[in-house]
Amino acid sequence: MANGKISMTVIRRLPKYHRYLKDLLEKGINRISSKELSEIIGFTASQIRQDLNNFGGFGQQGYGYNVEDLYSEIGTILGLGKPYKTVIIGAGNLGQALANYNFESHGFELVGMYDVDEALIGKKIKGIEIKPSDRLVEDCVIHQVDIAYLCTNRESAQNVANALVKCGVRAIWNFTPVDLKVPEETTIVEDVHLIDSLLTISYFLKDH
Amino acid sequence: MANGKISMTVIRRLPKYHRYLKDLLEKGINRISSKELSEIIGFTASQIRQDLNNFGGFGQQGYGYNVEDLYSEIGTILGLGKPYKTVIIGAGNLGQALANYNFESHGFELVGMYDVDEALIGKKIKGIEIKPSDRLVEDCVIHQVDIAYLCTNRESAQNVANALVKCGVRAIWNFTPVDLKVPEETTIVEDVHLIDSLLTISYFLKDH
DNA sequence: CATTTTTTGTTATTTTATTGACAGACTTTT
DNA sequence: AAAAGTCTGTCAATAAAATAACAAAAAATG
Repeated sequence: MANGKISMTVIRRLPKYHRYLKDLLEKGINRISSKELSEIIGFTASQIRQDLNNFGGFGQQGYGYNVEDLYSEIGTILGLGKPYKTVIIGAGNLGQALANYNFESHGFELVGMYDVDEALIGKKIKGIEIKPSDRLVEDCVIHQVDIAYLCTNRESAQNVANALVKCGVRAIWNFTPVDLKVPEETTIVEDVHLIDSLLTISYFLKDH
Repeated sequence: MANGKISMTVIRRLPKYHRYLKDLLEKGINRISSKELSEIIGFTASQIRQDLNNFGGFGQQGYGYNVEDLYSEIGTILGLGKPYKTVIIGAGNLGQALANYNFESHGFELVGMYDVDEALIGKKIKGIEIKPSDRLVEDCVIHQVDIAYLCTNRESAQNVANALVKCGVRAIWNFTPVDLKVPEETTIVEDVHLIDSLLTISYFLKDH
C-alpha cells in the first residue's frame, strides 16, 4: 500500500488529480469512480487506480471514491496544509508576477524579495519590500525559509544557489535557464525552463 | 535513421542538448564524445547516442561529434531559424515578464499584447502597445500569428483558446491552471502549470 | 603502415510505465 | 434478504524507455 518509493511520473500526476478533485468538489460532486474520473482527467481508469493505490486504498468496491476524502488525502500526500516560507530572488517582471500569484492560498507564504537593481529596491509588492540581495542569506536564516524562487539572470544563478544551500533553504524553484549544481541530499531543484518549453512548441510547428 | 515517430521523452531532451552545445561552442570546444557530453549534461552516453540517432548519424566513429554541426542540426530539428509570430494574451505581470524575455533571439517575434484591463490598455512594453482583447482575433488573422502565450485568468482561458483555434493560431503556450480542450489536429498546447510544479516541491519537502 | 585505441551506430537486455483482466467486496435493486 | 450489478485493488501482460553490449569504422600512435 503505502510509500515504498513512488516514481516521479506518478508524483507529477498528483497535482493534476488535486486540481480536478477540487473542481468536482466545487461542483458539489461527492462520489466518483475511476472510470468517470478517467473521462474528465484523461488518464486511464487503470492508471488512476494504480496511482492511488501507491498511497493506500482510498476507494471502495461497488462505490468508487469519495471526492472530499480523496481531495484531502492527496492534499496531505502533497504536503499541503503545512505552511512553507518562500523568498523571491530577482524582483523583475517574473519575480513580481510570482509574488502576485495566489500561492499563499496553498500555504506558500512569501517572506522576502531581493534584487540587485537599485531602481527596484524599496518598492513594495503585496506588502513585501524588495530588499538588496546582500540581505538574502541573513533573512533566510532568520525566517527559516523553505523554498526560494530563483528569478535572477543566468550569470548569478549558480552563485545564488550556492548561498541558498549554505543557509539551509531546502528547495529552489528555478526559473533561470541554468541546470544548477546542488547537493542532492540537502536541496531539491525544480526547474521551470521556459525556453525549453517554447522550443518544444517550435519542434511541433516546424514542418506544418 | 530519420523521423519514424519520435517519442515525447526524446523531444523534451532536445532543448537541453541545444543549450549545452551552445555553451560548449561559446567555450571554443569543437569536438565532443557522447561520453564527455554525458558527464556534463547528465544523461548516459548510450542515451545520448540513441537520442541523436533518431534523427541521423551526426557523429563519427573514433572521433565523436562536431559541436558546431551538432548544435546546428539540433537547431534545425527544433525548427529554429524560422521566424514565428507570437502574441501575449493577458498583459499582467506574467505577460509583461514574458514580453521582456529575450525570445526574439530564438526567432519568436512578439507582434501583439492584449488585455481586458483598462488600466493596462495603451501601455507599451518593448515597443508593443497593449490593446483591448476584442482586437485579438482580427490581429491574429492579419499577422498570421503562430503562437499565443496565454496568461489570462482561469475563467477566460478556454474561451480565449476557442477564439485562437478559430483564427488559425497553431500553438498555445498555456500558463493558466486549466487543461485546455482544443482539436489536436490543428492546435498544439504546451502547458506551464506553475502550481503543479510548486506542489511537486511541496511533495518532496513534506516529510523532512 | 600496421597496431592499438577510441568511439560511434545499432542491436540486445533490462528496467520502468502503462494497460488489461478479474476475483472479491460492496452497493443497489427487487 | 437474495440476486444482479458496480467498481476497487491487485496481479498479469504489454509497451515504452533506458541501459548495456559489441562489431565495425575511423583516429591516433609508434
